[in-house]
Amino acid sequence: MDKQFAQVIVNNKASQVDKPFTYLIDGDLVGVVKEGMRVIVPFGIGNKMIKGIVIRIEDFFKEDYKLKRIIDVLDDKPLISKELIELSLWISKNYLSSYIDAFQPVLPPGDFKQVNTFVELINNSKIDIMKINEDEKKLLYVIENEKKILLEDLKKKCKIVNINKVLNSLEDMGIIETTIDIKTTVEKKYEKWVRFLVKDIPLIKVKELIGSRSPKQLEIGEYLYNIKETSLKSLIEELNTTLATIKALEKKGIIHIFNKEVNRDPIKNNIEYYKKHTLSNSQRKVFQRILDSINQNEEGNKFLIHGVTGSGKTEIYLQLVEEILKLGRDSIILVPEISLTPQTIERFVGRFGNKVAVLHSKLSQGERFDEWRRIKEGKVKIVVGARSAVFAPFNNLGLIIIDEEHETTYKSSQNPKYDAIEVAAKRCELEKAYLVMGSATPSIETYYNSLMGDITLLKLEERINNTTLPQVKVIDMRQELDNGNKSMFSKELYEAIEKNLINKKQIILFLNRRGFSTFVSCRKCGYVVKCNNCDISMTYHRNTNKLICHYCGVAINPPTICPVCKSNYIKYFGVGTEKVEEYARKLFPQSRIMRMDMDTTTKKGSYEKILDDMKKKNIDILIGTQMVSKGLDFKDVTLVGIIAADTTLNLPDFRSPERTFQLVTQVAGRAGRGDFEGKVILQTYSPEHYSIQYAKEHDYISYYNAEIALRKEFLYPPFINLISILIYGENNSKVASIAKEVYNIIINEIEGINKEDLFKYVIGPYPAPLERIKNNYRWQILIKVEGQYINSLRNIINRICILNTYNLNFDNIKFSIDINPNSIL
DNA sequence: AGCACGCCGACT
DNA sequence: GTCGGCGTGCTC
Repeated sequence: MDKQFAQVIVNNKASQVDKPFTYLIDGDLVGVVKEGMRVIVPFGIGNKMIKGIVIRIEDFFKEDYKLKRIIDVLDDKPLISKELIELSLWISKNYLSSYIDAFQPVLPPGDFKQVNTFVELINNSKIDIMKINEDEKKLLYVIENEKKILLEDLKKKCKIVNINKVLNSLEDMGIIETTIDIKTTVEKKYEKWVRFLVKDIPLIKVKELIGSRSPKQLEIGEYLYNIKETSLKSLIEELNTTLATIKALEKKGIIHIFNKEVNRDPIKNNIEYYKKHTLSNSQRKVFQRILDSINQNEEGNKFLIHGVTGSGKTEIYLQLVEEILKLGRDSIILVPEISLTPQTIERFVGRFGNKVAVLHSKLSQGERFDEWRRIKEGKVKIVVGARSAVFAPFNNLGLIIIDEEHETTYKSSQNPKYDAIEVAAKRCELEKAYLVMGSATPSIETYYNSLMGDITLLKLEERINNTTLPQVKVIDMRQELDNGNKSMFSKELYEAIEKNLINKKQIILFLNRRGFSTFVSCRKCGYVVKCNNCDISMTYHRNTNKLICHYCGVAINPPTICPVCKSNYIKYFGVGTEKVEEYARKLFPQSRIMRMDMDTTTKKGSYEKILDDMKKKNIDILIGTQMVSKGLDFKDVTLVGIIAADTTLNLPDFRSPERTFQLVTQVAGRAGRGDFEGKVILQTYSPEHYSIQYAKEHDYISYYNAEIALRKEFLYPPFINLISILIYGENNSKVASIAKEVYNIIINEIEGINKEDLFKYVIGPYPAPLERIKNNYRWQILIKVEGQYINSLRNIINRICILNTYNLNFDNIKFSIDINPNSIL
């Protein structure tokens, strides 16, 4: 073959050029350019040289326009695998995102244009003069002087026509190695290590060499004799010795101190081994069922483990990962960011050590890239991480685990607006891997799919150690008010806290709202302080004495006189975690109280510190938002107080009962995990609501049945797909008129639906529930579409809103299109 | 997004 | 005449 055709995604944010461009591969580049490699191509009228990524290579090309040639290839190995290219293309199609957005999650973190290839000489003893050709000799000559060199520099220095072929052949021989980095210079971190020098002699001989007059040296000698090498720092720490002693030993020629290259490793290396637990009978059954499927090569099988809180799902995950590891395949474990706590990390790292990479939002760019590279180069076999870890660049993926499957954080709210669960399922299908999901409160969609047979449902009905689920007591706050109690703690909750404090047990108080007061208002004229940029009332934060907008983050000083009627009757309403904290401190001055929410955990390590204090029982009462509801496992928590279950319940969103049920069940599950029985006190103004009633009984199935009936009746997922089109911009009337135009075109384009029914299926356009955010007015169109029509609707929306085939005036108008959004707010 | 082309008004 | 204002349309 003398020529091929490459489809290239050029790196350009503009939507008009967001499509694959075809380029000609000819000459020496045939067979060298591969899918997933970056190339340099001439682009535009000025033939500006830009970088792009090859997503497909074809042998034939139909169209008759003139093609330009690929100028050069930047990589010697594909930066992304075929499967991940496939996955990205699926994402762009499925979630209507641009190509460049869809490829972002699979590309190396940071700017992919800045990735550089380095070539390194790793083993010159393998050079066989007879077997290498002239070009290879030329390259080796350059590299021998440099040891490690930037590929670009190497190209300039040895001027070999087809350098990639030479590199590949030398790499195959094991003489050189190529690695990638985001830096252009070799900048490695070194650490001093100590190695035992003398080989193959008995320990007794070593002791003789050191001499009995140096007991400390003997100790070090014996220690190193066994483990061969260790870092200087850990040796000094471990044996409580000094550098002088070690240096003395080096003088005797027993050991050698050297510089060892270290990876920037964000995982703390002092994590203890997390020992393997024997599975209980019910755990074993679940584990065995999945293992059987793996052993019988039922590739692409999906499982849902529905296990009550505290039923030991993590140990099943760990043992599954171990089995996959035995098969030489890789595993991805997805956890919600919020539960990416030291506890989860400790378990995986504690069990599998340096085979694990952890990806979370607090990593720096450099750390993120290092982890990505370690995965890509096969140095780790397991990844634990939040949503985006589903794209970990493994080459032999065997298993994806999604813990707390129901969590909303698995749906991305930024482009591409993908659902990590759907992406995981797709990736498992592409790579013939297994998908295991787990939750105590599965999402309605996933549970429905498991009942329909798409997913194998496995149940864990009892907690390990036979602890019982905590008793939930529902308190009607209306009645409390009637009884003359105006405080935020009911009599029952107050007494329970008191009793637990006396018994030296720990307490968790949960309120899903941060800040002190949720809104500030003038009692005379009713004015409510709202954010200038958003249509949102501002929350008062006492610790900073500021009013903060929780949507755009703007902070202002609280007014002392009403800006409308000039009265000074400014009052603070609504309860947030700060106020709960203050009130609890007043009521229980002797107790140690800690608050955990976004405001107290911004500093690196602050989250870990609170959890550590909790573990060490330095905290009596932990007050927090959602953060306290997930994954925390403290044996001495016997009381959980839910201050107001209504905060999520009353949102005008079809998922709010589901959220409430999940949140209540999850937070209740924090109680009574140890040897002592747990109790939950749930305060609410709607005690009769089904999601609260079933949560009280820990009855998921009845809850599911009630919810699914409503979803069916009112036409919501899983019976229908929702597509939300949000149209926004600074000019309200322009936004509104575009929204109406778009709506009309959609109505006209949809065929086959009865005209009267259209209002049931295409809703809007209406001003979004949050009418203005960050100075943008927002209008919304909501479309309900059945599974078999979703693709044609995707095409319609793509044509109207993205390709703009109707030539509407979209100046200063932006679109946010979300397929099956988390909420319709 | 860039970049070039093009059509029109203001200037040495 | 011709310089440059920005509106329009294309990029394999």
